[in-house]
Amino acid sequence: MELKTAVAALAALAQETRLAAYRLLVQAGPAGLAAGRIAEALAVSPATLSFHLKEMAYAGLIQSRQEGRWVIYSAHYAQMTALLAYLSENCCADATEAPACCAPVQAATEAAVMAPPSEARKIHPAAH
Amino acid sequence: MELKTAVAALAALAQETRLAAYRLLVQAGPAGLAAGRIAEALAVSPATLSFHLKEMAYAGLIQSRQEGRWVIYSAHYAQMTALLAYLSENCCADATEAPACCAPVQAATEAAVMAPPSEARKIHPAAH
DNA sequence: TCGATATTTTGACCATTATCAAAATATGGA
DNA sequence: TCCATATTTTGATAATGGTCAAAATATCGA
Repeated sequence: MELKTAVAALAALAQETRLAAYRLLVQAGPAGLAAGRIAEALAVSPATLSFHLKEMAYAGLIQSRQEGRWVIYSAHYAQMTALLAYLSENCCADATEAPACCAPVQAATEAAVMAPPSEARKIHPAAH
Repeated sequence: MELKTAVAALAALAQETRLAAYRLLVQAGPAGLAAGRIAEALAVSPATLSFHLKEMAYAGLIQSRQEGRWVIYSAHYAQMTALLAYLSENCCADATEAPACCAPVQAATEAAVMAPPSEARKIHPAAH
């Protein structure tokens, strides 16, 4: 993952409504949730939520599919695991003593990179 | 971790200079780096970097200590592991079928929460 | 104490972001 | 086709964020 990609993903999560929506989707699993149900659960206007969902989709954290007259959003787990790996990359590489400083972070990273490769994402190809 | 705390931590990382500085500190380990060395490595003005370091310290992601005439910054790993755990909390709780959808995220979380408890942080108690 | 180095703070400026109201688009059913 | 429901887009506005120059603070060594 590149610096700018990681910044985009972090920025997409760094807002209360968006983080709450993302967590809702993480908990909902692959089945996902319709946009309207998320707006309802979070008590935000559909227009505002749509703005936020678009932002997260653009950052690759969630994806959408049309299902009848609903648009279903779901978490894109691979992007999150890639972000986790990036955040702890080369942890303590420059430490003089061999430290246990970030053992948990390392363990998390190793678990994350075991994730099976995901199919190519083609979400919101339009420019921001 | 609470929603607002997580948003603050994510926002603290959602900026190119800050994320680059944070990664530098993660790689430097507990020994840390002087503010000036970070500014030098990233080619940003000391004043601007100071602004960014303060932001990350306030979010609990890094800590500082005075050492002679230098201020040494280092990563606060516990905050990051707490953030990782929060982001994958209750993953797929609502999925109808038992899915392997976020197994890697779950593994990462479990590794993260094994982190030893850190001493109480008292960084930059002043208001933002 | 004085000067040099290291870092932080302040104030100003410009760019980006979040929200809302209203209009536009898309889908399904009568 | 027409209407009702679901979602997105647009345009405006207020708030927040990032950078810079200059001044302020802190520490060390002479």
